[in-house]
Amino acid sequence: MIAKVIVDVPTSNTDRVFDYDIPKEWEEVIQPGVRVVVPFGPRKIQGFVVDVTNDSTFHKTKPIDDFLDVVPVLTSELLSLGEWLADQTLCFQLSAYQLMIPAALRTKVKKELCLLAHIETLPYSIRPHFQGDKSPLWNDLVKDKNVSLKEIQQAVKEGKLEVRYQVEEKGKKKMERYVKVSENTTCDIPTRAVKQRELLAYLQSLGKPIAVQALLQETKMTRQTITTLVKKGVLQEFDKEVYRDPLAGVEYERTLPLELTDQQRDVIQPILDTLETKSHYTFLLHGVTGSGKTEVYLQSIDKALEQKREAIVLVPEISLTPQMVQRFKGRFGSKVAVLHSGLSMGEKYDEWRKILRKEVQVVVGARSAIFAPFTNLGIIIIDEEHETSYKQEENPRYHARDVAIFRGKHHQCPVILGSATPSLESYARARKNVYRLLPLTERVHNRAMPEVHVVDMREELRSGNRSMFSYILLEKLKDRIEKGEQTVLFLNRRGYSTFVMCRDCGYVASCEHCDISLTYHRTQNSLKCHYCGHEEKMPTKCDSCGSEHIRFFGSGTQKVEEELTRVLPEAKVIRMDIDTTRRKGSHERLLSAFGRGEADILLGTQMIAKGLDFPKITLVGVLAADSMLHIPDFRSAERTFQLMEQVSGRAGRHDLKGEVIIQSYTPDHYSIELVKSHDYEQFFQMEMTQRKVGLYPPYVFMVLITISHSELTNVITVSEKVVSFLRRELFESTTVLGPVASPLARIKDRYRYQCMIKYRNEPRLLEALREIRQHFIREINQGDLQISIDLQPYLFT
DNA sequence: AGCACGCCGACT
DNA sequence: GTCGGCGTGCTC
Repeated sequence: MIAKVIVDVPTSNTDRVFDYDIPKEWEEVIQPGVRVVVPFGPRKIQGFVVDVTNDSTFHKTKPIDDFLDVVPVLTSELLSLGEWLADQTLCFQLSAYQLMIPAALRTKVKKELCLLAHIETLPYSIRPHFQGDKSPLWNDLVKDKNVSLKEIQQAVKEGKLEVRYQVEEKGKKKMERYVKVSENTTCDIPTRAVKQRELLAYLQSLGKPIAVQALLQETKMTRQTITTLVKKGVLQEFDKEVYRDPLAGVEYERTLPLELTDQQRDVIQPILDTLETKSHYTFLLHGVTGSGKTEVYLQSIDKALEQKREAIVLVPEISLTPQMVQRFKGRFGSKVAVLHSGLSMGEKYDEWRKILRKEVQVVVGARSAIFAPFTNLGIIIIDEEHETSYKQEENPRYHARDVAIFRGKHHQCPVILGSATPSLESYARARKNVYRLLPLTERVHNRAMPEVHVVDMREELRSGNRSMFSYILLEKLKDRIEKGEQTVLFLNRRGYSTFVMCRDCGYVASCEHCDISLTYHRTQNSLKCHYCGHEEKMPTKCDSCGSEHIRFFGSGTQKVEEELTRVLPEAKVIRMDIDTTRRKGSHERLLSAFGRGEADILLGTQMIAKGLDFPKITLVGVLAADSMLHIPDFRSAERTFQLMEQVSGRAGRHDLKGEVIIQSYTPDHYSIELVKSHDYEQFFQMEMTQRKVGLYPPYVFMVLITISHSELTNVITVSEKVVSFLRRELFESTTVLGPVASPLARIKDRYRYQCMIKYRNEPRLLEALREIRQHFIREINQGDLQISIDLQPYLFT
């Protein structure tokens, strides 16, 4: 039998299957989806078996060296999904498969040198490395300058040393020491050994093995007592695999399905029907904030579980908070696995194995959870469908929504895209009946949508208010503090200020490796580059003219916090941004403190815009609504509207009525204006007109090609070649823009140029893009050239 | 990715 | 003459 293997060598000329003989005795184990170790040239590497056949067209097949899994880590569905993904995103098939398994399973093959002859026969210089009983690693030897490679090679040739390849798995299963009473306890314990008798009696009454740790804690005995009993053969110790439990000790209150509103009943019916008939549809659940989308999800999942099918729920990383997890754990208890970036590598591995072993039926997770190895999927839900974090911004540049639909078709199950502010792409598809639109227009319990005031900050300035809080916002803040109600203040910018400028000559401190201004960080009193990590001390004088009049411009959360304590000294403020939530669990701690009413104001960035649901929040303030509107991105208006709606949705979700103050310098812009009436439909119409005029998605599809090199002239010549090739190859109806310098024209001392393709129908596109890569393959391999190709990009830097 | 093969310059 | 530079190409 022959195994078709995708080898672990991420290059374009090895991005295909290689054939290997399956040794007779392994024919049962080696099946598609199993990882194997294979000889590849002179070395041993890892690979994924993607297929098993009877014969090969290749004549010199070598046998598989070893296998890493007894049970496949990739299902046949995931194998074909990987193929599709590699094709669609122009990535290596290998990269697609690695995406689907937890990082803990991404093994490295290490090269070791084993001593075969007597140590005295080796040259002096390399002897010290072979003194212990551990074989030294090749890489460590090479790094050591005292060791000559020549001598090692010589020793290998003479048969004194041997090179061996060791596969090292990063993820270890966690083991715990257990004890149990031996089957036939004939040995009697002396009457005087009270402790031992007590312990044995306890274990016998327990009737099952127990973890040594737990036993010691419960009985207050000493380790010695157990060891003695084990020696006597009365007890047996053994290792048992345990799951790391990231949520250990957290109790979830069970919740029952809620009574649905008429609207909820209307939208859930088509989903239940689709489940019933085991067919595939993509639904766009467009529900205003607070309309009870989650309850629709929960009851749909319930139906899938009833059918003995499984469910995947995707949630943006940022809103994958304990509150969110609580809602799913509360309804489905131990049937739920949670996957997000906050877990350690080992914890992720454990959650993933629960899925593989069918110990859970529901997965709640961020983007990559879409690859959960379920085999009988019943429903896929993508909450906050419009979130850009569902698109991976590095290779493979996939969109979770596309993967969801692929899997939905494969399993013949519904895919639900839910949002209060759908992406224009999805809403346009829903209107064209590619997706089925399910509208939820009212909040549950007939709660009113929050009232929104837009404050013209230019006016404020004219009337002499130079602070970052408008009069009305300040007034309402005071009012809430008096009434003991809570406020959420939103600012889309962390840190202290955005950039540092000299007031005399206008010089802006910028990174020496990237074309971007540095950001001031107050705690370290330093300037940092957010792209390459470069950091320098905050200058006291202007680098350009020597003036001491250096000032900060723009304000981040840190600065607002300072300002707040100045104007409202009585207010208790909790600040939430990447800087205050970096430590594990701090996110949760800050939120629950706010939930308990330990602060009047929650001040934060993006991360507080979603999922936050506390009854006492009656005021939401947006400090600078336009901060997103002026970035040069065709989606900036869409993002502004989405964010404003999302943030407004935090107010008045319970009995108390909510109010929203939006501060803006462009209050008449439709993306801000329309938040007042919460009119998505109107916004959609306005924005679609803009997209049509500017020829942007959803009217066209886009591809962004970024070319980078350390030499500017090379970048320009390659970019020009790329553009003229594309113009020649593609339809005339297709627009090829560029080449132009990227918005970020230099990162880490590499110059960057880009070109953009806008098309409607272009069957030759993928092929043409592949040809570009192939054409410059030499420059890419041996050096410095990089060509990144992003289909349907969300990021234009 | 590695590793070998192979074709040119500067040395014991 | 050979040692070693790294460009080129292959790995079932």
